[in-house]
Amino acid sequence: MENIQNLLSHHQIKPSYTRMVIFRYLRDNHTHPTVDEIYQALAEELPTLSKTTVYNTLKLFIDHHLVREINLKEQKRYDVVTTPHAHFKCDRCDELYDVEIAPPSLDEKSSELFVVRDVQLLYHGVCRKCQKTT
Amino acid sequence: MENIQNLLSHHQIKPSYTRMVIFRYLRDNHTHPTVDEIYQALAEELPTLSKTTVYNTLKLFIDHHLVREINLKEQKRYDVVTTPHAHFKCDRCDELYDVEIAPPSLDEKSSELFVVRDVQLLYHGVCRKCQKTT
DNA sequence: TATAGAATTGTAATGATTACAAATTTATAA
DNA sequence: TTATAAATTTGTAATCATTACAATTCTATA
Ligand SMILES: [Mn+2]
Ligand SMILES: [Mn+2]
Ligand SMILES: [Zn+2]
Ligand SMILES: [Zn+2]
Repeated sequence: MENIQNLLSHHQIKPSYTRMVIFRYLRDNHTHPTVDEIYQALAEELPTLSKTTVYNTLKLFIDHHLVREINLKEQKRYDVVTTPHAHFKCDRCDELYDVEIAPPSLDEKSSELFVVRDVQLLYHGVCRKCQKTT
Repeated sequence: MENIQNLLSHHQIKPSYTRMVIFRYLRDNHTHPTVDEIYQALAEELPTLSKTTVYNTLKLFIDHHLVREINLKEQKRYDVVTTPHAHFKCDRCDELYDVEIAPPSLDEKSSELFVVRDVQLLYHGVCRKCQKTT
């Protein structure tokens, strides 16, 4: 918790208790959780927690580049790992796996046209577990 | 229109007039339109057109691999070009540009785990036009 | 012309996200 | 300490693209 306090401060985020707890959850659960999953998981520890606060806090983390947002078509997921990597979404079980492939840079021609701020490389299909269960 | 009729038939889709008009719009407008844009554009030619029909028809095209769906966080876009390519979304003007980069295949290790059905490579940032206007 | 099936339509429901104002907590100054 | 301002958190309502679904219209065939 000490670490988290320093990390948030370092990124110009006032380390409120709520913020630290939310960040700790993301640090300790690399499951690419949804807002609702975060909210449900912390509701016991923070009985007055509001879902709006989860939204607000995640937006704050994202603005300060501590967390990345993954826009799936169903809902948003959150990832505390901000280094470039891809994801695999299983359409059967909805799990979102990390894939250690760096998204390719723009080709020369496109680089002249576009200033890239973010890249998302997302694979869809069926995961190992779900292949076995037909 | 003759061509479209054949194309749809060839893909086991009964070429109703509505379907042909919707397909023609996609063929002639490679702008990655939204459902609403398609609906608005065709409302004059097809005065009784329903937005549900646009949704239904696009789903049909997608199921038959004639069209691809691009899931942006705001709303879905549709692309009649089904060959592998990437997209650049300008966060200023919301335009979605084609980028001729093929999404990378899974690495060997991941290939053992996942069966891929679809890949999406999406860049975000600011386009040329919007860079000029500050 | 009658009937079945397919296609289209209109309306209501869904659900994640956002907007926003009220309430609470925390920091700052008198 | 006490008062005041600012920041944080909360609860509720609004938004809006998408889906569900039943009713209607159209089409093909006997
Ligand atoms: Mn990840
Ligand atoms: Mn395209
Ligand atoms: Zn799975
Ligand atoms: Zn632009």
